Amino acid sequence: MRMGRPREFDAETALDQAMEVFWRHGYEGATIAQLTEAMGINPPSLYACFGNKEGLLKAALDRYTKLRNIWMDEVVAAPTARAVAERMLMGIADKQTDPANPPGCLLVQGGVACGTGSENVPFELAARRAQNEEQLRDRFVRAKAEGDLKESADPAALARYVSAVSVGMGVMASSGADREALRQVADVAVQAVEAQSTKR
Amino acid sequence: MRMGRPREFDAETALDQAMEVFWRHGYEGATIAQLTEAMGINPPSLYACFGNKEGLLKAALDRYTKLRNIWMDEVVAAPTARAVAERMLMGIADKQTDPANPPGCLLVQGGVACGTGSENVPFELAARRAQNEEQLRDRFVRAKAEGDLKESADPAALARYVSAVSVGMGVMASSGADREALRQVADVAVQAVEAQSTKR
DNA sequence: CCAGATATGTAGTGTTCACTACAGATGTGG
DNA sequence: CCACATCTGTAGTGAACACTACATATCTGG
Repeated sequence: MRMGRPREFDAETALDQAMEVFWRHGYEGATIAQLTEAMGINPPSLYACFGNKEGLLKAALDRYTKLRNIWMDEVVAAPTARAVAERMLMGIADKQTDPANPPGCLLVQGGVACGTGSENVPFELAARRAQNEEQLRDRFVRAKAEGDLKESADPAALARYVSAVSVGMGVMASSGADREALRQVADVAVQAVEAQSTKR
Repeated sequence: MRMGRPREFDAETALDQAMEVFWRHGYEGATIAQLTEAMGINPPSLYACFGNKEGLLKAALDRYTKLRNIWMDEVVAAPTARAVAERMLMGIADKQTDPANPPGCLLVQGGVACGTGSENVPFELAARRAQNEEQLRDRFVRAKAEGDLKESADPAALARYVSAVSVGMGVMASSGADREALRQVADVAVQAVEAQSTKR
């Protein structure tokens, strides 16, 4: 098999730069010119490697969720439902205000509403948020089986709740809320999970 | 004073139509063509009346928040902090899944991240969300003064929390969550407020 | 009924967008 | 060293965008 000229840029490094542009400006707000400049490549290289703008977004989302899933594995490793919620939401407060990244969460900032022709994008983001929620739900199902959550507790509702709070915190972060403000939200939010927990 | 030819469309009716387009597609995703068609007018009428696209958005936001504030007044009229939170979040669950409107909340769907040249839009939305949060905070301050909330409770944090949950619910609604799913989230969320309340 | 003022519809304007044709560069297999 | 495959940079492409010039229509004040 003939190989041809090898690619001169690293795809993952380039994706990290593209991720940041989508994160800051959203899918529709990000232009190919901004993306190629951030990635340090020219348009033909982008299209050869990722197909089109939406393909680039998906690749960036894949990378984002891959990194995030590693962290989520640590989150659900916490010993109790309450500890899972706390670790998750406090971590979110830190991550979404980390100056190394744009504020907020790519899975929201990417675009919750898009124009004609990009209707797919919000679905794509929602699907990845749903993955997170499922992971939480599975963890809360286990927590209930372990007697960690009350008999009356609904693991799916709890997971949806924690997911909703984290999304809300992300929007707040993107509009200027600082780490401390988000941690206060997380602190209150955890108490709802605690209310569903068996006493310790 | 000379009056000239009178306007042939009703500005508020037209705004309602524009609001829906922004709500469904976001600021950047909404095109002037879609807006004018929905409003039943031609571009020159739009620009004469609202200045430009961003002016139209602001006018639509004004109308949106005006209607919403009427509802918020009812919310904060609830007798206790817990009742306020419940009335607010349960109402949000209903409103954000009302088939009469696009799903979710205009103050989020409008655009949490925008491209170069529209950086103002996310700020504009955030400012109006902040108004809501302030109203909640004032109510919770009163609740604490009335002995309805514990001495350890932080009214500002509680308000930020309720605001975050409602934003999170909005994003969920926009990605397909139904009324019942949102009411479950609201139900869990209220328990955190309850945990900050004095016993009854 | 006339003069001035404002609104409307048609038909554009220049700009920016996502995307690509093409030619030259750089690799591999024989 | 050659045939071929793939990548890269330059320089565009048509389409869609927000916005507007202009002629016409419809009002008010006098």
